[in-house]
Amino acid sequence: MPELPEVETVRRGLAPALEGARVEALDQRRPDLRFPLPDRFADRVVGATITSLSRRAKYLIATLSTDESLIMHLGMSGSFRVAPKGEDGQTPGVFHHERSKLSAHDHVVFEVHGGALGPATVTYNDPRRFGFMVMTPSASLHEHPLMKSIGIEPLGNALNGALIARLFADKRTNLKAALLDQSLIAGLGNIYVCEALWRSGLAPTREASTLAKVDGSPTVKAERLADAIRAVLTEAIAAGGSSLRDHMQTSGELGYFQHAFNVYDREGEPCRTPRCRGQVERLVQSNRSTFFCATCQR
DNA sequence: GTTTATTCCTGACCGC
DNA sequence: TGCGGTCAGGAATAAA
Repeated sequence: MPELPEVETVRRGLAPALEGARVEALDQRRPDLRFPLPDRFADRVVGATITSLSRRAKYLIATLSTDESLIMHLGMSGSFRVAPKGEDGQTPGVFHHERSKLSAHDHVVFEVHGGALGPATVTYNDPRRFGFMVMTPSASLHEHPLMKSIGIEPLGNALNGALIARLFADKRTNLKAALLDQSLIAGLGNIYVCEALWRSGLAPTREASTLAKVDGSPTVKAERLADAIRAVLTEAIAAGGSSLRDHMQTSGELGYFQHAFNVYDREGEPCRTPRCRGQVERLVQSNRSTFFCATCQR
C-alpha cells in the first residue's frame, strides 16, 4: 500500500529514467484508471522533456517542458517498472516494446530517451486501478484541487511537537483519524500511523486535541509523536518501503520494511516495547484496521 | 464547518 | 478443486 515511503522509493527508482528524458512515445491501453486519463494524453506528453520528478504527499509530479505537469497517484496497487533499452536505431515515437509481454494490468507505457539511464520503457501497472493520472498547468500546480489542501511534509524541517500541537488543537477526532488526514500531515497511511503511534506510546483512540499546548508549551507527547513519525518514515525509505501484496520498487525488487513492523498486522502477538507484557490488539477506526498495544499506548 | 460513512476495484485468502 | 464471501485501503464524494 503506497504511503509516503513507498512513493518516495518509486520516485527515486524512476528519476534516473525520467529526469531530463524526452518522452518518445506513450501507449495508453485503457481510457481510465480511477478517473479518466487526460484528454489527448499522448499528444500532450510525447515530445516533452521531463524536467523534474518530484513527490508531494503520496503524489508523484512530473514537470514537463510544455508548461504542464503530470500528477500521478499509485492508489492502492499501482507500481512502475523500468526497463532499459539498448541503442539499436529504433525509430523515435514508435513503440518497440513487445505488447505480448504486457500484462492485463499494464495501463500506461512511456518510452523515454535521454535520462541518466538512457533509453528506457517505463510501465505503469495497477490491478485495482485506484491510481490516477491528471495533467495541469505547472504555473497553477499548487492551486490544483488535489494539491491545494495538502498539509505539511513530515520529513521537512517544519514538523515538530509545536506544529502538531497547533494542528491538533481543535481536533475532536481521535489520533488515528487525525494522522490519516492528509490536510494536516501529508503522506501517512494506515501502516505508518499505527507504527508511529506505537513508537510514541500514544493510544490511537486518544482525542487529538489532548496533544495541544499546555501552559503555552507543546506537550511532551506531541514532541514524541513528531519524532516517531520522522523516524519511522526515514527508516522505511531506507528499507525501500514496505511490500505487502502490492508495492515493489521500480526494479521489481521488494521493499523490506514490513519485517520491521512492530504492531501492523501483528494482532495477538506480544508487544515489543521493552518490559511491556501486553499484546497487540486490532480495532476498526475510520473503517480501517488499527493495530496497537493497549498496555503501553495511552 | 467538521467529522464520519460510502464508494471505487480486484486479488488474496478463508471456510465449506 | 471450486465457489462464494470477506477483506485490504487512498482519497473523492456524500451524508450526518
